[in-house]
Amino acid sequence: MSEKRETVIRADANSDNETLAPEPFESEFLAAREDVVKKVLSQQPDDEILYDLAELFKVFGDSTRIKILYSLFETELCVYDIARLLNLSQSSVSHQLRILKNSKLVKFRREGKSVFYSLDDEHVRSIISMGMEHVEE
Amino acid sequence: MSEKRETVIRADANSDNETLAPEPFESEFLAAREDVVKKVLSQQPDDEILYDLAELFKVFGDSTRIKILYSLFETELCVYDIARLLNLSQSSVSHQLRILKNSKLVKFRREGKSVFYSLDDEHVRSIISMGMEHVEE
DNA sequence: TATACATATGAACAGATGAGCATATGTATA
DNA sequence: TATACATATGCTCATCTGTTCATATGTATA
Repeated sequence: MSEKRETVIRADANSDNETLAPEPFESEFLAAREDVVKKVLSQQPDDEILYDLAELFKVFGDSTRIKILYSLFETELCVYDIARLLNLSQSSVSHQLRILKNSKLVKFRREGKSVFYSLDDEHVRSIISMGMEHVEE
Repeated sequence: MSEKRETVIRADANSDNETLAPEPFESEFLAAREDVVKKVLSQQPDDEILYDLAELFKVFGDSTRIKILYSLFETELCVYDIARLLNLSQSSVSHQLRILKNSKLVKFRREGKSVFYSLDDEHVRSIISMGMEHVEE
């Protein structure tokens, strides 16, 4: 249990009258640490945004989806071709495209019986490129 | 079933003598699509790299880890302070820091009983910033 | 070296996730 | 409108993941 630490500190709470811990400070050093902790907290974005951010990266965090996104770097592709290209089932690709669509990472257009998907956002390229730089080190 | 689509296309296969589908082309249009698919495949990075890339984004894909990383944007922090700051258990923070450490996203130094963690890579900031741009739209 | 503090880690459990199957929906054409 | 093709989706299952608890390891100090 963490009942002792139940004093929750929130970025949106007014912090002037709040102590971060129930114990009195024992030294200047501890007091300085308190200030750092408070400062970090005040600079932290809202929980909701950080949650959304994690959700976004979660979408990139699957090799099937990464492969699909990479396939769309140069050109739009229909579902069947993506499946063929990556040796995946049509169902799997369709499920993943839905996730990518919901995250606004891909868009689509219908052409006859086929649906062509393409990247919806230049951020996709930037994010993947940044990740690639880290991976390739 | 997708038995008809069993003809697997691989990036590492030599592609000159391979047909992408068992059926003969029915039109120029289909032939052009074949070329596109082949081209996309040849430009796709190795599976291993794409897998590593997905693994990296998976690390960013958890709000606890995102919060920890964000906390380290400005300053190094010890485990206990991170836990206090984010209202998490010491154990949980320690487990997550290990994952971040293994991905080379954070580094640490020991100072007495405490261990101070900090960002290990400027890419962390870039990647998170890129994600933030997308989320904040 | 005994004790307290700070962190790390193994095990277990609940919840999330991705793939495949079966089938529904949408579209073109005979 | 019946049929075939292309895609989407509900369901299920095996696997993965994050948290907690209990405890081990590491460090400073009385």
